[in-house]
Amino acid sequence: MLTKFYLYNTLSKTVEEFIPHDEKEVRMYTCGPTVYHFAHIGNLRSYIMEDVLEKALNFNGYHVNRVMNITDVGHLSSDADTGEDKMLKGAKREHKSVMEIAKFYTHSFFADCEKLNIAIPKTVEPATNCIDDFIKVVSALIEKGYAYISGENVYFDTSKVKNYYSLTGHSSDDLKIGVRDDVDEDTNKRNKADFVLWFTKSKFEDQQLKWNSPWGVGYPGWHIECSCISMKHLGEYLDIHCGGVDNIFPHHTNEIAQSEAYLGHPWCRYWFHVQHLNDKAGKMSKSKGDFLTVSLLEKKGYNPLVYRLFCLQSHYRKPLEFSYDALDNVASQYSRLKSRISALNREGAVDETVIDSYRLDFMKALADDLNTSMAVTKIYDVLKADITDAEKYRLIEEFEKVLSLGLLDEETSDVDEELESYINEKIAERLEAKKNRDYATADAIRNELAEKGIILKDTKDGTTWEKA
RNA sequence: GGCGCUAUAGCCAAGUGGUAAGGCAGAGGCCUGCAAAGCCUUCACCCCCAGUUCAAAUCUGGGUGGCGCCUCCA
Repeated sequence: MLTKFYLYNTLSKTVEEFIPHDEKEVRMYTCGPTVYHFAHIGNLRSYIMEDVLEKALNFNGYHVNRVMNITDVGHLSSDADTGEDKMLKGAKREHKSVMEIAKFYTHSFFADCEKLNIAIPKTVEPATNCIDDFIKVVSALIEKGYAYISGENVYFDTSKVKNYYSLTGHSSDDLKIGVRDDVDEDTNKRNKADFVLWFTKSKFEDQQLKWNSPWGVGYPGWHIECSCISMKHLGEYLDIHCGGVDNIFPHHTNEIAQSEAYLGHPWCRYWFHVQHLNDKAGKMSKSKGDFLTVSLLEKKGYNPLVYRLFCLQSHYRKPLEFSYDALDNVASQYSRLKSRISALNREGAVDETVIDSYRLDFMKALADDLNTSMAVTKIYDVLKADITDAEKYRLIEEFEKVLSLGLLDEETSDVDEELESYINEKIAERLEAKKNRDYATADAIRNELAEKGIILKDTKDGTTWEKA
């Protein structure tokens, strides 16, 4: 390991030294998307920060084994018996089948990840692949007395577990029923916090996905899928479980309850939660306000990686307010940073001790509860440092393993050869005009090219150009 | 009402006891025929009130504001 790694743990509400269950391997689970609609950039903030966490752990010398689920069934808009299945809702909206919807939006989610340089975990498991696993765990929970059947559904009995509220700091008395107007109480429950493990009661005549189970034909509840998929691939001891803060209650709280009831011992040691992206009105969500997607940003002319930089310059535990003004700031920063880096001379001597020292410095920023803003600043420290260009370039290559900002990518020019030779011709013409002090002609040429989207830059070494 | 996060320049933001990183924007300068780009310089009484301390943005107590969760959400 390069250095000790510190992370805030929602379970203890403090920053702790991170020590995985097995020395070298880190088992990490991420709550994946419910694929009923496009991901908005607020959703993607979490995945960006989780991506950085995974890469930072790798950079520090761990081997990270990471698993993500895809929720393609069972995520109701409420746990009460009145909630609507999100997937079904999406299917109705678009007059498609649930499986078509799932396929389409899973695909679109991965496409967004690719644009944002978010590495997709090696194991990605759709919930509908694991029905047998869910049934196995639910059966065991009934046998052990942690679950009961009521109104033809299977419920988890939260009164049977100690410290049900350990993740939230709530007490049972705090929990209000019906704080939200649109939620009705489910009268089948023994305790107000109980939740459904398996539905059989047909809530919707047209529910498309159903499976046989010991309790009748039905489908799984939302919370059980993450526990089962995690245990299936990562075993009985999980190191880090990630997600957005809104998952702390009830989703992650319920995962802890059912997993530990099933396993009979503590399950996940560290809980990593990313704060929300807000706009002026508050939390960004699919049900209110602007629905900002990666493709919308692209349409407006932003490189998606500018949004990644925007996220990295903040801290994952701070609410981040989105505005186009703020994004514009970062866009200028991004292009200046890239041009400074592309100007570096990559050939030359590299002193490995210099590399090691800056690498460690960079890693320490990340190991300090993922201080990504500081990690970005390390790029500037390197650029200003009294070291060779080749060393600077090497270091930025290293930093990019974690930051993944595309800082080393060459601009792919979509200018064809014909236009290129035309531009070079015009530049030569303009140079000639300048020599003759015919500035009217020189400026006319510059303006003509500008109209074509070609910006000329006069430098000491001559005139260069780039696409606007 | 309960629980959690948070409050630093025009904007984003780092900083957990020793006198305020970095970025964007702005201002001045260099360069330029002029621009643009680039380079250099410059830019903060750290939400309020008490307290602890030789010393507080940083610790303690009390306020105030913003955001979130409390069975849709990442």
